Amino acid sequence: MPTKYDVTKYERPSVTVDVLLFTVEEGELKILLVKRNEEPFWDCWALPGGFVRMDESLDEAATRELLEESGVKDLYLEQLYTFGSPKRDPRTRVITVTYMALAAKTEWKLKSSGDARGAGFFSVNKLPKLAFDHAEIINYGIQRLRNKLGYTNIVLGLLPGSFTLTDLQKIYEIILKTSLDKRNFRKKILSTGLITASGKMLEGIAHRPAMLYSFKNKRVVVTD
Amino acid sequence: MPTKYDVTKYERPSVTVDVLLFTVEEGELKILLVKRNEEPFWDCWALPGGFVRMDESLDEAATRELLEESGVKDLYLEQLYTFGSPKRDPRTRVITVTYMALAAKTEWKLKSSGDARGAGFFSVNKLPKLAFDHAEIINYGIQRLRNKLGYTNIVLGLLPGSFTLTDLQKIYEIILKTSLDKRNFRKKILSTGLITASGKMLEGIAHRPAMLYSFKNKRVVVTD
DNA sequence: GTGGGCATGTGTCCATTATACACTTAGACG
DNA sequence: CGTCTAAGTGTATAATGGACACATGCCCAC
Repeated sequence: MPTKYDVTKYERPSVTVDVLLFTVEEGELKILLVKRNEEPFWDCWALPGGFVRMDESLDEAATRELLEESGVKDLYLEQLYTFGSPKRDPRTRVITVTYMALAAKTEWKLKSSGDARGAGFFSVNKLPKLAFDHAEIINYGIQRLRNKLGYTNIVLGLLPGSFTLTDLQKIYEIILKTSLDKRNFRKKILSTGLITASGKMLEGIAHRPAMLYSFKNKRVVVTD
Repeated sequence: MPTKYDVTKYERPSVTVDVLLFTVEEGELKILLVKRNEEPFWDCWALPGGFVRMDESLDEAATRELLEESGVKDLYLEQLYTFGSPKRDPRTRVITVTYMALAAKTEWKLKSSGDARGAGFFSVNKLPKLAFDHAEIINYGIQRLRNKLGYTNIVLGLLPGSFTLTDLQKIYEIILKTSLDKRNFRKKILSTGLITASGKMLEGIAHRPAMLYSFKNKRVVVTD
């Protein structure tokens, strides 16, 4: 950046991070929202997020906000996009760096601490009225998630340590909104070599038990 | 974002945009750099960029900076990533939103106006010492460009209005650092239906003249 | 203890796509 | 008119993707 001017001379915008925490539950893709208790958009639902502090990186800010508002950590987290149109916040100029996080449905227990009055997971198909441009941001995140399902193993962020191939397939079907052929799906997943059969079986169900699988490692990688 | 605090209360970071303007010339992928005439990194080369103004969007800021420092407009432009580690600028906290722009090699005529003492295109294979984290940013941009060549027609940003299939293939080969089979390349490109033969031929060369093609429209689309 | 309910788990054929590979053609120039 | 140079073109093979149906194992009710 050019520096023929004093850095401190310009008026500076506020910078926030907003986090899209996705999970799959009850056959739906859900996202964590918090209820605002301030104007503007008082009583609207919004993405969890907050101001970036001067001594933390953007990733750290996202991690911190996620922990504060959902109580979970060590989730998959990736930066999505930065939204900065001048009028997106009616009070003042706010630029927001958005992140996507993924959690297995068993992993989260919402703390009611944090900045917000309330928090909950909402199906992305039935979202309430949202603050700011958060609806647009969520659409962007869903698109990114759909695309990445196709060429990475990002789905591991949505699954517990062990899972059946049917669990895995259902997540794909829910997010992609398509139905997939069981045999072809299994062939393709197993051909990547990224998951491994644990040898253990799912127990206590009234039908043939399924093999439990797990990811060989928890790193997200590109698969093709 | 939560607003239980006054928005104006927090100390705010500076926000800049930095632009990676790529072009292909003389068999190399090149990028526009400008010479800094201020500390820190005085006399180092750096990405063109500057502060985001309070009344312009991020896209507008990137477009403006590009025009100011290279004199070109109406280029393909996409947001890349936002870099914001606290120590990336030694003076103060600066968060930078990076953009990638593409130009055909004939399109640019550098103005020596703008913030910088000098400007020039450098091969990405022979970059000078760069200011800040700009080397890292450039690597990120090259990766994005390589990936997008594979599943979009983004290459149109690097080509003039009409071009031969050999021109097109060379750009792929230079950016991907591979050699491609001529027949297979043509089959694949033509099967997308995105380019069309103009009927005109390249003239004035000492060998068989090549057909000139052009993109049916200038929008970047996903091709598969 | 046996039969019904239910989700698991498995293979083949066909269509499409990707890859390897070499010679003829058209114009410029001497 | 012969030579130089890049343009332009087709086929055979391999790999991948997609459609498709039935037997298996466990629980549970009777």
